[in-house]
Amino acid sequence: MKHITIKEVAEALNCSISTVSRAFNNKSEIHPDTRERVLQVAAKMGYHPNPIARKLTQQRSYNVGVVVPEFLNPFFPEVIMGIQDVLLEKGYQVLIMQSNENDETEQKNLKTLEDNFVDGIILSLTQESKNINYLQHLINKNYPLVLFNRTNESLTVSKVLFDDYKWALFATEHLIQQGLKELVHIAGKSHLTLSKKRKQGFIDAHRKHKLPVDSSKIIETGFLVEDGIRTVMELIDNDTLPEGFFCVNDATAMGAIKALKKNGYKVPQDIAIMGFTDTPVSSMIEPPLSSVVQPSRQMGEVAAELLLRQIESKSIVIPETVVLSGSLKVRESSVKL
Amino acid sequence: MKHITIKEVAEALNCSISTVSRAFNNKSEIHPDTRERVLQVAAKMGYHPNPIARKLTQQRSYNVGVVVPEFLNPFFPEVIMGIQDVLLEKGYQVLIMQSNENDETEQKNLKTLEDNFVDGIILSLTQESKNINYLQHLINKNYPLVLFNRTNESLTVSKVLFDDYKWALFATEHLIQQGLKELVHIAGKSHLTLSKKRKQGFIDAHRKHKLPVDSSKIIETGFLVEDGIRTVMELIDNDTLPEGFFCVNDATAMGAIKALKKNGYKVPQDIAIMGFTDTPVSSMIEPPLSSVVQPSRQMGEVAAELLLRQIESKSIVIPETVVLSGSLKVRESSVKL
DNA sequence: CTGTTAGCGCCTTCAC
DNA sequence: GTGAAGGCGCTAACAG
Repeated sequence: MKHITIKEVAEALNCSISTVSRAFNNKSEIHPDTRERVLQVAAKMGYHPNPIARKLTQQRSYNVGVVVPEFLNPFFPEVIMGIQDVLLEKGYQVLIMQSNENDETEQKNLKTLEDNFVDGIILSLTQESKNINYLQHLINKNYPLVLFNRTNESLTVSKVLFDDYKWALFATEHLIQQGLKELVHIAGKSHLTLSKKRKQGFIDAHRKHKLPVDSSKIIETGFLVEDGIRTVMELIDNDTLPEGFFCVNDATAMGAIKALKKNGYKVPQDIAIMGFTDTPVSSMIEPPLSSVVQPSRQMGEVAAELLLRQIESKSIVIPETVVLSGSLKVRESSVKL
Repeated sequence: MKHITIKEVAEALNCSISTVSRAFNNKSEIHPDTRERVLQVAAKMGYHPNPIARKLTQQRSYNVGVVVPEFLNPFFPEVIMGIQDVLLEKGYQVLIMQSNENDETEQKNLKTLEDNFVDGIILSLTQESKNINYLQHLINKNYPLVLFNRTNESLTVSKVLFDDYKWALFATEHLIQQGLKELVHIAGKSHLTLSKKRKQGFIDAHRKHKLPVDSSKIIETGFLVEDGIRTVMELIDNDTLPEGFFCVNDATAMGAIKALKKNGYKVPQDIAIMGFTDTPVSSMIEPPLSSVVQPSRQMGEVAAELLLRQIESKSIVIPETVVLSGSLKVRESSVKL
């Protein structure tokens, strides 16, 4: 596992290492012929500039950190694919870390990345998101940072968001248009902007259609299948099931469906369900789940581009928020016949 | 974004940089008191050893590459979580790359990792897996390498496998025990050892129960939902549907169910289905999918440990194959009432 | 136990 | 257009 160094190449060519270096860095101060010759010999010897040494001199790691709350839900892997598409292309490496919806792990991940001198970080908050202060400290240091999807409004950084409010409103309206009046929103933790927006969309759809709505119709829970199950179970126990659910994501929606079916309720005949994010399995479950389609991959691409802009700019970059739009995918779970 | 260096800490302490270095490297040749003092001042100054410089001197990157064919299917993310558990603990960083089931991308990924001097690579092959020669070249160079799940028998390297043969046999037997005689195996690409083993398990279960079996009962396809759909559609078109399917993984099983239901067949009443891997959604679909439970996370942990052994050993490590076992999770899709 | 010195592999002035 | 030399931040002998 010995690696060839610039020195060996220089010796083989009987020239100085600077010449070899110049050839590899596309510098103008080198004769095209020698450049050619160097590259040829180097290739034959199997030489690559050692990226670590390069990073040392350039004081740049060419590494970018990505921190997501989890990646069992396919949403995050898809975003990461978008991020990689852009960053690998530009010669960056992507270090992926997952926080397991845990604040401590999140902070440890961020610290690890910082310690490793990553050139920037792309982050989606855990649902607890108690690390606002730590993030503020990164921002104050002018550390390149982009948040996506799960953010917090108190932070002034570049963000890539989905138009949660609008599509939550549309999704709720869709349920209302099915003739349903008694709806419940299975909501996410309210520290997250995303949860607030989706909740507000749910409320405003009611207002728009002159339907009553109050906090009893909004149940805050987590993002997992189990959270959906638990929420519905409690409603069943209290005998307070609504006519339809608008769920903060597909996982809770799937949990809701599972709990309802288990207790003999029919979806959508008895109770209609609307999810959010449209993960690939949405179409596989029974009944196929209606959901809001989110452009996951694009979200990653945009986040990567915003980060690159910060990394590669000499001056301070003004934070920018990009809001992406989606569409409604109506399948069976929300359609009253 | 300026970083504090060892020199500055040394100056602040009015000592030499070696002393600071020693304090941070837990060397014995340092007075406990000075060690303490150094660490304290360093912490106050916010100093961390620059990992890049450290890597340069140690001629080690402390980076490990993980290459998977895809990570939309939750199996791979789970394995990666296991890998990270072990490696992050040991101070390694994990670079994750995905090949999108594409050989060219796979080779590019491997090259990128090699160029970046990762200390070792953990890999699961794409289904085409035409990069055997390239891998052999890595092995010849004695590059630390571990294959998991999707391997190829011609390579002599450390591997972490699942006992595919045994569990395929058990899974098939389970179907046979439901009174089914006409079974079809939706198989994976046969370059992969995994595909061959599962296929052989399917065949031998027939032999064991004195049931006829021939190649017409084995249909080679991919690993995706679409592959399952396509396969079943063709059987429907040819009017050659069996009584049950044993599928190479959950995705194809889900595809099969989808296609069957769409065409008015009832699962398991008309046709029983058995999957493989037991992804979290298996229990969510209708009917809940019977599957073979694979210890995904553990697979990652073991792979990481095998790799560490290679990386941290001075001498050549004899390749080792670890075979993990699983269990059968019988849900509704395979049970004849 | 501590300080000095020589690299690790590369890039980048600065002479020539 | 090319070579020599210094330095990036750190570790690892080698002295003392």
